[in-house]
Amino acid sequence: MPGLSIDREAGGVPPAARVPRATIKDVAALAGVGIKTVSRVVNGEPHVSEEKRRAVQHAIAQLRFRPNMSAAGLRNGQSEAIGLVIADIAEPFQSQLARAVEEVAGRRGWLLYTASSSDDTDREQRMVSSLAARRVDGLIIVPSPFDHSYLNSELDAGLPIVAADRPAAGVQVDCVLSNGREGARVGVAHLLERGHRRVAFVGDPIHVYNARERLAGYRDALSDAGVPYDPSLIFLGEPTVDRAQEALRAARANPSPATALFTGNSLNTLATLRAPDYRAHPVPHVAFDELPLADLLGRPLTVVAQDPATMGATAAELLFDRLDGRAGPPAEVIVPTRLIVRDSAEAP
Amino acid sequence: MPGLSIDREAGGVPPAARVPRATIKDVAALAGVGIKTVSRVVNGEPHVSEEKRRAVQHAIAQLRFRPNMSAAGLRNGQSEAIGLVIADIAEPFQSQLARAVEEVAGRRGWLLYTASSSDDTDREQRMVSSLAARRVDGLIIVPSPFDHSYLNSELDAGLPIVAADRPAAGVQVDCVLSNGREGARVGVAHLLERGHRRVAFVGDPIHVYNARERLAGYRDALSDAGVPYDPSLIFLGEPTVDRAQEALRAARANPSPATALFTGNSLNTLATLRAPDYRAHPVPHVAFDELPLADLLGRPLTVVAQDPATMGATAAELLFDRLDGRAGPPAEVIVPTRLIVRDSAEAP
DNA sequence: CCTCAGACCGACAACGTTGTCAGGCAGGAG
DNA sequence: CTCCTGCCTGACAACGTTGTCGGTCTGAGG
Repeated sequence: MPGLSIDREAGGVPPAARVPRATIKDVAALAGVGIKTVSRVVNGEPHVSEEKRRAVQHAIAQLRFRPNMSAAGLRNGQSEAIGLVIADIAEPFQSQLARAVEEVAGRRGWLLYTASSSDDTDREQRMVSSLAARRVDGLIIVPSPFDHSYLNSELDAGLPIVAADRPAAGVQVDCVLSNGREGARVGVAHLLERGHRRVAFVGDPIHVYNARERLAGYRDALSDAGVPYDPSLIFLGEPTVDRAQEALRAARANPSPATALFTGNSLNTLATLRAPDYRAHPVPHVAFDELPLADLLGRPLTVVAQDPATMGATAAELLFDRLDGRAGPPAEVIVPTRLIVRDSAEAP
Repeated sequence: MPGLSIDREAGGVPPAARVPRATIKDVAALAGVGIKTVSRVVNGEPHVSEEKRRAVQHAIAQLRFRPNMSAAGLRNGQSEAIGLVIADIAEPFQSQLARAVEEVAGRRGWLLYTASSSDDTDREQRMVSSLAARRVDGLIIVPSPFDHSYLNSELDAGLPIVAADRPAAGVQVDCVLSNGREGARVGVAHLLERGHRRVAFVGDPIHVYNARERLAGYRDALSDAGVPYDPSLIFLGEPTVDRAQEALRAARANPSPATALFTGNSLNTLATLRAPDYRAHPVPHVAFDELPLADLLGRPLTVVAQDPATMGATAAELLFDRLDGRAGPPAEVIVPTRLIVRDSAEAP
């Protein structure tokens, strides 16, 4: 193409900078002022004449100057970013929570780091460490079900931390939780009210805080109704289809079979819904955790819904309160759950 | 509780640091070496005697020293973090994509900023700007359906950018896309093969790239099968239940009514599934985008599934390739879609 | 003995910004 | 007239790290 030459397209995307970023010095030089004056203009500080302000703004635009917050942060000790460490950003509950955190941070013009730990302690610690190395101003964490006393050194260094969804063991931090015990109680009571006396419980392993809480709620409902607790109807473990299938089968094979089912969290609910026995022998069912399409299932699912958006927003607000100077003992906020009645709890 | 006093619990969480973070200088002083030696140990550089190395490591542990990457980044010009700007992290497709990006970044020990733009250009630009101010080393963006030439100045400054899910208009960047046209063609062909000649299309507004592509695929299928294209069966707009309901009604009221339905993306599919007319008059249906519980719906849904995890991982790899020095023109990677056959395309 | 290579080590500058501070200047009071 | 006050302004140090560079020390080789 002789005679024609378009710059950007000629060599493709550059491996390195073609136009190095302008600094405050370049701006100052172009505007004919001192660097401090540029700083003042950038940060909207007073005591700059209108004339110089305009000159600086013009130079900023011309050079496409973008202040380096990393340098500013180094100088004044804050990054205007917070970190969110969760188990898995791809999981609907947690991604909704993340969205709410992001929203609150964004209103301040702050940015959010997200990191998924897969509920693995080592990964979690590496990520917290990595976040701390970037000097985030605060941390929201959905703690893995293990000891968290390692967070104490961060706390001592002045890093505010908020735990969300589960409490963090071994460390005193602000905390936002769902009312899982009460939610489970209401959900199970819903079945009991329909005359059931044998309700199977399928949930996470007992070392998971939320599993314990929800099982406690299950027992509350039972004892409220004067129904004896029978451990042979309780099935706790990893949320796989095989395990769910096994649980369903055992509940049915029981000398006094289960006539209803309560699943303790979304993953176990999903596993259960996919177990062959579930389709073959549908039984009245209430699930903990809302599912995206729960209303559209073959048998619309009655659920105890949490409110991840409120939890995320609350966690972020607790964090920002600390950053704004709130002192005092760790706060604990309990977000209520809500029973959403659909069809699945009724007898077929 | 007289006579008892536990330190950390006495005053609650501190508003500011109690123990200021140790710096490389503190470590050097304690270990009795120069700061450069500490730096060498921290970064695993050679030419440090075993003796001093041990002394430094001991001091680091004792002071809980954590290098300040913000300062390091200022000095050597990289942040070891990348930014991800998407429409909404709470949306399943995008959160899965985000998870994959995070995974790839994590393997390098890098961190990820995530920011949701809500497909609003202003917000998107503010977030990109904010990310650039933090000097992220790279950017992955799910571009809002508007002009993106504003990204050119970032590109010029040496910031590698990768577009995911949709191309970015007005700027030359690496890009990862689904094969939406072909996917839609296959999905519609699946209906055509079952004898349908009147297939309604419910999708996003035409200014959305993916809507255009998928509509093109729809037309491809039609023309492959020798079926004439009829605009009166095409319904494009915002994905609300009301609009879906209206579309369904119009498709049925057509002089030659639609006998099958293709929905062009998850939000429109959801809206359609919830439209009263859908339940009242179920019609063979194929949807673009997998839904979390599609297999468990009353009528399990046949879908054209994208692969968000592969897209995210690919985008991240393209980005890291650029960071590792790949030059050359913008790459475009097309990730295939997959038809998942369930029941919904069959006549009742 | 001297020379030289190479390992080891630390002083110092630099990265880009903001806080501190002191100087200049205008205008009002005395 | 001088003095003071209060606004503007920029020089400079500092934030915590890494690259550069020159110095010391050890051991081998001549």
